[in-house]
Amino acid sequence: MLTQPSHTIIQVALPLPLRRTFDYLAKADIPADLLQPGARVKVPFGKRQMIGIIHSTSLHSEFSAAKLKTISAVLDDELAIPQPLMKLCQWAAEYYRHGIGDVYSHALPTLLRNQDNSWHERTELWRITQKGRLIGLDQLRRANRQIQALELLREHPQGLHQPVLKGLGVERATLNALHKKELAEPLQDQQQRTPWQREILLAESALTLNPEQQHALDQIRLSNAFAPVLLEGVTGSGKTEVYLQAIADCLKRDRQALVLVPEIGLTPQTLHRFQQRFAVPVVSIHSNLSERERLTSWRKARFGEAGIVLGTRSALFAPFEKLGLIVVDEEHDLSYKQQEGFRYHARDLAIIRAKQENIPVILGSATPALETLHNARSGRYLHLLLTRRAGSAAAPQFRVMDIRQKALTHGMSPELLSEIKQRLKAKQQVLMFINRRGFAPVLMCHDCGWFKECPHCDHRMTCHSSPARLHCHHCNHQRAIPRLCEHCKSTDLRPIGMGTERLEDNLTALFPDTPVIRIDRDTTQRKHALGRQLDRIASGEPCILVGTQMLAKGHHFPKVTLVAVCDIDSGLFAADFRATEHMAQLLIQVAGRAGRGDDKGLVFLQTHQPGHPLLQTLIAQGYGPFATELLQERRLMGMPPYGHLALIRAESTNPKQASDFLHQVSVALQATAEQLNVEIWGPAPALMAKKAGRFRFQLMLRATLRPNLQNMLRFSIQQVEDNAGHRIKWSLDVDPVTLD
DNA sequence: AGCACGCCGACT
DNA sequence: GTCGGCGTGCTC
Repeated sequence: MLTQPSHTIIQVALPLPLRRTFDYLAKADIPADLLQPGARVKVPFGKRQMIGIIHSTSLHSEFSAAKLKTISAVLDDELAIPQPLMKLCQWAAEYYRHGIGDVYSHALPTLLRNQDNSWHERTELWRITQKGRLIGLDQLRRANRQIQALELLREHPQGLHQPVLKGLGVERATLNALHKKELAEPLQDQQQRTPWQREILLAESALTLNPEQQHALDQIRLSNAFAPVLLEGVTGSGKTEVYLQAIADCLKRDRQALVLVPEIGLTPQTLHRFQQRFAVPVVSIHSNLSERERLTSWRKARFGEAGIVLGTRSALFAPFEKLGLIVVDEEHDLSYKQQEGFRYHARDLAIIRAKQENIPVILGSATPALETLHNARSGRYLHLLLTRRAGSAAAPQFRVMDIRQKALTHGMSPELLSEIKQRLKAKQQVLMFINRRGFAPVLMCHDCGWFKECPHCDHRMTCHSSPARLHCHHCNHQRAIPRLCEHCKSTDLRPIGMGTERLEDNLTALFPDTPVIRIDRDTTQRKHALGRQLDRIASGEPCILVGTQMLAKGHHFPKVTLVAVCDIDSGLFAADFRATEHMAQLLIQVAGRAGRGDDKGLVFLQTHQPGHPLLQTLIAQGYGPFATELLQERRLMGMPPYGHLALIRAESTNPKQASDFLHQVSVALQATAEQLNVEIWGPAPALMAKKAGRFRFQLMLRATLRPNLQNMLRFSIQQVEDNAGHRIKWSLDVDPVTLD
């Protein structure tokens, strides 16, 4: 009884936050060829039934056969997660030290993850081939199911639809086996034929590329195999047109393309641009889809019906029939990193996926992440530059305004006000960038300096005016505006500082004849609200836009000729070592909104730090030289990309519990860390030490060599788990993008 | 993550 | 005397 199929052990991964799989026995009446890694199965688990994914099969188990339960059913006759995607999930689970079951569940729509819905409703017509008609059944030896199927198909030379065959007891796996031997073949319905095999790929013709774009495209075309490319192009230089033409090439080769965009960048306009250009089906995958829509998109990707999948972070785990290209737009964007649970980086995994599938990958940005820039400059990625703005648009000019000791009107210098007036007079639009929502960042007692702090977080409460309330921007706690100072009972409470609401009010008062359009999370919550506001801006009427970073990303405002950054200083001094990089990326992004039409743009920066060296470099020389300086700093500090980080975070309602736990962990890991040259820093309180009523601490691991850090985590996560009591909530973040 | 088991406070 | 709080432990 050594290798009886009935004793085969099936290792099943379940959608639980556990770093292990569970062993089951195969059921005797399930054909062994259905029990493949990637198949969806239903299993008894404790008192309930769960749906899991077959992770692997084995002849042995650490558990005695008596303890093992039997798989209840195999749910699909095709793999829910195709083999290449299984490989990607396994790589990611290893790298991020995350439970494999939870990783697999990212590759499945919820409707398939929690319920035994079926999804393969393809109705191909299966027909016997010439070879199948002629072959002697004895040549199939003992493949009884195949013989049975072949006999059926011989009786029906006009063909049988797959569901009919299934009803007659012929599994898809059997058909696939016959297909492999060229004895039978599936004919897809006309509707479901891969549509771009037709001659017309483009619905509208491609734009003419300038020489830089053409050179970039030529370089990208050199390889159909794994070849990572960084396309670094200033805002407005036409990166998207290069993507579009590279995608057209991919479609011509009868392959599908995956395009990742930041969360904020996937607007209906983006989708339309792709749909207008290509005559092939384009589907989108993002968090606002209903579960039903998500399943539909997933299936179209899986069956090769969609030529292009356009999506946010989670789309990286979409299945494809024949993936041929990955594009990651705005690759520096922080939304590519998942910030809870399975903390993967979609851009980094895109590189891995492209490598595993041996296809090209394009990372595009005007302001590449320092990690990416380092990879490109060191030759690991092909580095392509687009330095010229497309069309007639010229690069915007910067004007740094020293506002020290200057009389300001609502935070605006006379020079800025006069610029605004001029632009409005010339029927142009003005964009005021201020990265703070609400009315004022703090409501302070003028007599004693008291201000309200969030009772759950280590943070002051932000003052909002309509409706008038105090908000905590970290836990969303709200309360009424206090009428008295809680410390000295004074009634003189004043809003201090500037937020989008207040700036909107002030500008409305200063320019009563000009519409002021505010765009931030508060004004765009309702569905289609953002779209309506963008339409209004697109109409071209002179107006003033006030907004947070929502305004900075991706939009094309041809009539905006002045971009003002009211307060750049807060970005220059932050505790997070990546803050400067992010400030610069944001600044360049906002600046890119200026002068994208025919009129030259001006970027107006107000600062108390006109001499700040990094600001100087950024403005005088641009992002490249700025990044070079930052990279030198990073090298000195041994920080990414010259060192590699992992963060173990812990939080608890009792501060001592969390810090004690991390302390134990650091002691437990000390010896391994020394062996592997990994530094352990902390435990230290998080930048925001208290959030939503929980005290937060972190332990940082740093290694110069990535494999050392990886080995360290491989050996130590079990110890962390063992040290964690039930009351401690902890998490591991490999390659954190923020230290908060 | 669920779900049960288990041992201490206010209730029909 | 019980109902139920969530602390602890297990799921192949």
